[in-house]
Order: sequence, then C-alpha cells, then structure tokens
Amino acid sequence: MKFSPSELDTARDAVIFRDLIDAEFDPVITAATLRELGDGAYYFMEEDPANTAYVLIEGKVKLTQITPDGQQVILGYLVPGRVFGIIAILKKVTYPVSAEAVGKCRALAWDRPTMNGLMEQSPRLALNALRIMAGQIREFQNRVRELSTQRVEQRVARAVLRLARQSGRKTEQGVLIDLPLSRQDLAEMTGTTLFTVSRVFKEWEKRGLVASKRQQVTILIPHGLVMIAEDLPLNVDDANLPTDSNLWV
Amino acid sequence: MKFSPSELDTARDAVIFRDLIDAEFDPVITAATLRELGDGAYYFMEEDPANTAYVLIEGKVKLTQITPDGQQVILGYLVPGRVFGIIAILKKVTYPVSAEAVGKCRALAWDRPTMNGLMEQSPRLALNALRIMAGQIREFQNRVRELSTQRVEQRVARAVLRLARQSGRKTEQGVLIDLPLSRQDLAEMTGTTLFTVSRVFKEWEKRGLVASKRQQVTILIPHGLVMIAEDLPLNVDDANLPTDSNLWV
DNA sequence: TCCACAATTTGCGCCAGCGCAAAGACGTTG
DNA sequence: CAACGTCTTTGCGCTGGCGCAAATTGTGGA
Repeated sequence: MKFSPSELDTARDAVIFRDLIDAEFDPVITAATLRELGDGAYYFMEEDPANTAYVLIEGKVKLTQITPDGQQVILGYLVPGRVFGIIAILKKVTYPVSAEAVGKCRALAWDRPTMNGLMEQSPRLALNALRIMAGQIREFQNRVRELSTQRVEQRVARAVLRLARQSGRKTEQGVLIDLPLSRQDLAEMTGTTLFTVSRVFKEWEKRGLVASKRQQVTILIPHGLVMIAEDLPLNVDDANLPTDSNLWV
Repeated sequence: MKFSPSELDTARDAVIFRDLIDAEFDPVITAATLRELGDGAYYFMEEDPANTAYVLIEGKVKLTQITPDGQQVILGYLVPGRVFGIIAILKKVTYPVSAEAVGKCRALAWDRPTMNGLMEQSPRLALNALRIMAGQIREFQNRVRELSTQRVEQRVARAVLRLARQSGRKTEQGVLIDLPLSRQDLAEMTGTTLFTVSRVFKEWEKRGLVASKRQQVTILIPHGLVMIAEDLPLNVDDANLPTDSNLWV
C-alpha cells in the first residue's frame, strides 16, 4: 500500500471526493502521487503553467499573490482535505496564485492527463470540481464586497473568525488559531498594514476579546468578534446573549 | 426560425460556444428560449435558486451584490456574448449576484436540465463553462488584490479602462464608454464614494485625460489613465511614448 | 547561555478620503 | 416652459489609517 491509513482517510473525506463510491475512488488513489514539502517550499508559483492538481493531506498551505511592485497579498490558507491547483484540469492555463507550505506538508498530486482521465470515468468527480470552483467564485465575490464596504477593524475580525473556523482548536481559554500568524500576515489578508493590525489587536486584548503571543492568536470571546465583524454595537450585556445566534452565516 | 440572424451570430461567437461544431451548436440553439427585459428589470436576484443560465445577446447587464446594511456593490457589466448565471448548471445553488438589465436586453436562456443535457452531448461545452468559471476566479482574485493594495485613484482608473475595453466605442475625440455611468456607479465598482469619484474626475478633466457629461465618460488620453492605473509617474513627455507598450496586460 | 534576528509595540505627524450640506447643472415630463 | 427629480460639484471639517523610527520583547540557534 502506497499511503498510510490516516492519509487515506483524509483523502476519502476531501470535498472533491465527496459521494464517490469506492469503485470510483480507488482508481483515483491508485493514480495519485505523494508530494511532501518542508516549511516555506512552494507547490507552485503564480504564473507557472498549471499541470498538477493537489489535495492537501497534512499541514497548512498559504495561497498568495504578488503585486507588480512586490507587495504580497494572502488569499487564504488551506487545511487538509482541501483541493488546490484544480485549475490544472484545464489545458494551457497558469496558476493564478502561489501555494506555499506552512510547516511540513503532504499532498496528493495528479497531473492533468491523469486527472482528466479520472474525471471521464467519474462524472461526479468533475461535478465536484465544478462545485468547488463555484464556491471559490462566491468566496472571492464576498471578499470584494468586504474590501469595498468594510473598514479595517471589521475586516480583521472577519479574517480571524474565518481562520478560527478552518484552523481553530478549542483550548481551556478559548479558540486557538493553529497557525503561525503574524501581524504582517493578517495585514496581507485584510489589505492593511501590520501597524494597524497591531493597534487593533491591542485594543481587543484590552477589552479581553482575544489573547495573543508572537505569531499566535487565541479568541477568548468569539461572540465579541462576531459583533465587530457585523458592525453591531457591543454592549456590556452582549456577553449574555445566546451564542447560537445565527448572525454569523 | 426562432431567432434573427444577428442574434444567431452573436450567440455563435459567444465564448461559451467557442470551438463547437455545428452539430453541437444546433441543438443548443434549438433548446434555447429568448428572454427580453426592459431597463432596470432583473434576470435574477442574489440568493434566488439558480435554475437558468443565460447568454446575453443584446444590451448590457449589471452584476451587483447588496451588503447586509443595504449598500450596493457593482461586480461588473456584461456585454453581448457573455454568459451569466452559469452557476445554474449545478443543483441546489443560489445566484451569488443580481443581474439587472441596463437598457433593453435580450438573452438566450436554458434551464438546468436542458443545459445539463446539452453538456452531456457536448463535452466541449462543459469544458468551456469550466474555463469561464476559472477566468472569473482569476478576475476576482485580481480584484481582491487591487482593493487591498491600490488607492482610490488607481482603482477608478482601472475600472474605467476595464469598461472601455468591454464597452468602449471609438469617436473622434477618444474612447466613449457606451453605458450610462454615474459617479455613484463608479463608486460602487471601486469601493469608494461618489464624492471622491467626482473629485478624481474633475482632476482628470483639468489635465485633459477624460471628458465627461452626466452619466457619460469619454477617455481622451488612454495612455494617461494607464499611467495612473499602473502608478507610474506621469511626465509631460509621456504623451510621446509608443502606445503599443505592453504595460497594460 | 548569550547573541542576533524577527516580531511587536508605540509615539508622532500627516493626509487621503469620507460625510454632509447646499448649490448648481441637466433632462424629463406634464 | 415651468417645475421637478436626478446627477454632479464643491466647500468644510474631520478622522481612520498609513508611514516611519525607535524602543521592546521574544526566540531559535551557535
């Protein structure tokens, strides 16, 4: 067997393989290659010809773009089970972002001919890919809307909450974001500067909403951040509101 | 025959039907319905269940989103030949944007079962749809990057140039943007206010870069706008630079 | 253990862009 | 042609957020 049981499990649960029957899934795994990268290495760079699609099995991957003048923008982080570089199913396209390993990473890989062949055998696979791309469009549209209409503090709050949902780990004190996350990183995710992020965080800490060490963030009162993200007034009483409010979709 | 020859031509040239042979294209047209809307009417609204995909044949369509607090954001304008609502090929999804007719519009329409059937007959059609979605992802990623890193004047310049490429019409004086385009509209496209757009335009007019009447914009010196969009210094000599510079990709 | 480097905080100055109000320009309609 | 509604401009005040420099606090490695 090429892969460990836990690797197989993660792959089996990946969104792109959802609802595949074993007869469809087995050939997929058989055709896969494992690609392991260390911290800071790149699966691919923006503008490279897109020839390989991946499913992340272990670790975290950071998606970035670089502006012409060298400024970096972080589009987001991937967690195990997420597909990336799926654009490689198309001929003659380039990756629109760079994919960088954050810590040690393992990912399954398929080149275009292989993946195309698999999709022909399994329409559901192609459909899933389509659905994922549709989701990405939606996500970026929302991102555009956020950047257009919200101010920095709200955007930072949203970014933190997004990360918490993806990579959050419950601890005694609250939800720890399980990523090395600097002020600079958050600035690049929200279109601001590390200084402004630092000030925002200091304010939040003063209010007891979050705690943070260097490159590490813990959310103490998620509800408080949601209030900020939604631009709702933050009353003293809010701490007693039911936490199952569906404000956060 | 259901459609006029010019309608057929526009459809034939639509990106989504690119490289289809007649044997593939004919059933597509046969299955199409024509949907005509007047100014301000909506093909669909954000959050509606997505059941119909369209190809615009005549007129312009505006794509918008509304923020929870009622602010509108313009994602872009469509011109004849563009597909929209393509997300409807998937089951159980909702439109992520609203599509509003700007002036009188005609569009071909297919419901999901029909379009899915067509795609099964014509893999190329499905592939084109995929490619279009990939292009949209790329476009929105760039938009996010712009909003994160550029300042208002640059973003407005880019928006104007984008519109000019899509809907520009050459006149004696320059390139006329063939759309009713208010300051408010530009503000909603670039994430700023109509006041700021107004001030930016006044400045550009003073410099002779553009001319504008109410709801109407003409670019007099495209190269000048490109310089602003690229954040390059605008020297007096620039007017003499070769216009085929590949700065604008 | 100590050093060198990376991340963070903080003070200070500044200005791009927002918000609002009011006035002006333009089109449209009865 | 008069009156109304919409779009646009402009003045004014204000502030959120940027930029930079310098101090401070970790942290990982030699």
